[in-house]
Amino acid sequence: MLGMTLRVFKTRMMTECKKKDIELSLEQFVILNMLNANCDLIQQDLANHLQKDKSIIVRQIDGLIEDQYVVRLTNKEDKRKKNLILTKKGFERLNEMERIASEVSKKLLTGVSDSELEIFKDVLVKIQENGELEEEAI
Amino acid sequence: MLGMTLRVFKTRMMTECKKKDIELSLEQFVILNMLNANCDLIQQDLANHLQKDKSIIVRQIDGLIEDQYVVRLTNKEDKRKKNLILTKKGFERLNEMERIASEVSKKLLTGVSDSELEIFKDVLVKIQENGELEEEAI
DNA sequence: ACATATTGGTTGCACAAGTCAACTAATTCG
DNA sequence: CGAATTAGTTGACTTGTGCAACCAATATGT
Repeated sequence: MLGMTLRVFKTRMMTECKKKDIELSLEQFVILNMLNANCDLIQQDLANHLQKDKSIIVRQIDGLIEDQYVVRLTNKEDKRKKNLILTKKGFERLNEMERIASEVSKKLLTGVSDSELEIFKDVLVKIQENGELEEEAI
Repeated sequence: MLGMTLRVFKTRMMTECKKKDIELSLEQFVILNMLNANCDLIQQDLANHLQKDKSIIVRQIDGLIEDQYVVRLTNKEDKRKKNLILTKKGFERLNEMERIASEVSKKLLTGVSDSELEIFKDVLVKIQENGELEEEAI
């Protein structure tokens, strides 16, 4: 059920994006969101938060840089780290995507009350937390 | 959030399956489930229900046949259609997977009450229904 | 302080999943 | 009958992902 629901949201989002000639993937949208919320994030942080291999992050960021949504700069204090900074273009694209995302969400959540939505989100968070606890146990 | 939660469930499931040398993908598990619930399903039905291209279904079924979990038979009334029948081996594997899935679900849902889980499932269903309604409108 | 371990990033390889288009065979419909 | 539709199959291609090897920079232990 989770998979089908995610697919519904994903395809609806992507068709809306194609209409407006936006070529970003959902994952890249998520990354832009995180970079906007916290500009100190490095690639390893993104990999940890998104629970993906760091190589995937590298390539998705490569794509974002190619489209000039993001700049990659070596951290001055620790030259291993790379800081990721949203460009103006990236910020505008993010706002566009957020508008589309909230429209799509509103449509897909018709008939769902605020309290139900809150519980829904709580359960999603709890599942993720339980998953992380399990990981540590291993 | 949906994506991250699905990933948590998927990876947890797959690591549990690897422990027991089960090589089935989650999608193949879902297909086995559907075939078990309704033995009249043809490949096109699976594609419609899972909202995937029929070519994906063909290949996933090919894999299931290779592992002797399923048999593909031409329908006698309509020779275009192929009936998909679970073998004994497939049925046993399905039961194994279901046991693993319910264990993983139980662990990931600790701290979630029955009523919260009900609402959670309701919202997932509603999102899917809203998605289908939108599609028809197009 | 120096050797070793760890961390962050990058690249190559491999594989599964998904999309798209073309094609065959069987059936339906005008 | 002939055209359109349906079910299935195949091939080429893209994307997402995971794994392993590797380099450079930093941290750690004795």
